[in-house]
Amino acid sequence: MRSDAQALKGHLDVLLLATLEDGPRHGYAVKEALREGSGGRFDLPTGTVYPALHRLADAGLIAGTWSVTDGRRRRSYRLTAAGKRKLAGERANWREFAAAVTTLLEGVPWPATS
Amino acid sequence: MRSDAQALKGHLDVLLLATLEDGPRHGYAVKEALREGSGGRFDLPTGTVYPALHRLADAGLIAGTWSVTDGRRRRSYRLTAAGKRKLAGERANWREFAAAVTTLLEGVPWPATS
DNA sequence: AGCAACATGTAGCTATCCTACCTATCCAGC
DNA sequence: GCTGGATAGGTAGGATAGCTACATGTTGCT
Repeated sequence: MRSDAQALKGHLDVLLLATLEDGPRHGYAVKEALREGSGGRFDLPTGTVYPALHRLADAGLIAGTWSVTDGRRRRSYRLTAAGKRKLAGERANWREFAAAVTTLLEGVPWPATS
Repeated sequence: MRSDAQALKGHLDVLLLATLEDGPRHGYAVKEALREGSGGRFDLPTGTVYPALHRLADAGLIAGTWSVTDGRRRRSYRLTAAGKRKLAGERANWREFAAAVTTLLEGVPWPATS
């Protein structure tokens, strides 16, 4: 198994929320946005994406509405107000987390974000 | 539960290996190095640190030797050759992972490492 | 004597990501 | 007309690994 197979643990939610920031997307489109936006690195199986979206919906962070386009049923998700707050918090959290890890690994402070 | 309780999943090993890069340390010292080097963010419970060190030792990435100092028994770990190679690979892997996540979150490419 | 810091460890829980599988539509190629 | 791939949604079960809670013992301060 790839050593980083579980590397997303704890960081998937913020990525999913971020893909919905610039407008609603359905599940498959979220999966594609993640794959393309990461240069193919995050090519997640549907068994990861759909349950995670359900989890976020249950938590009230995203809201889904069914629709039918070209005979294909889709569930479009959009960020809720709580989801937007969560995204902002998790984004800040990622920056701090990444800064801490990078400092420990490189022995130098993180490149300033300013 | 803290939202980032599982955030280390998949990234702990590289941090542990990195703390041993500048010389041998015993388990408790590794734990302290992680806590201090991260500004208190990674204050890991012993139930995380010791099993992880055992895992790395079983994998041949670090080697431990017992000693006694001031009546306290200590197990000092040092990086093996395989551990050094692993650290280099995982360090590169972290940079790529962090770059991919940051790109997705910030909408801009990662600061060049070159 | 009591308590914090030092030092090491294990058993069991839990979160969550992955594997493997299923259904169904649309369209291009044969 | 049929097959296969891309699109679109989903679930069940397994595996990994960090966390909680607990156990043991020493040193040193009050």
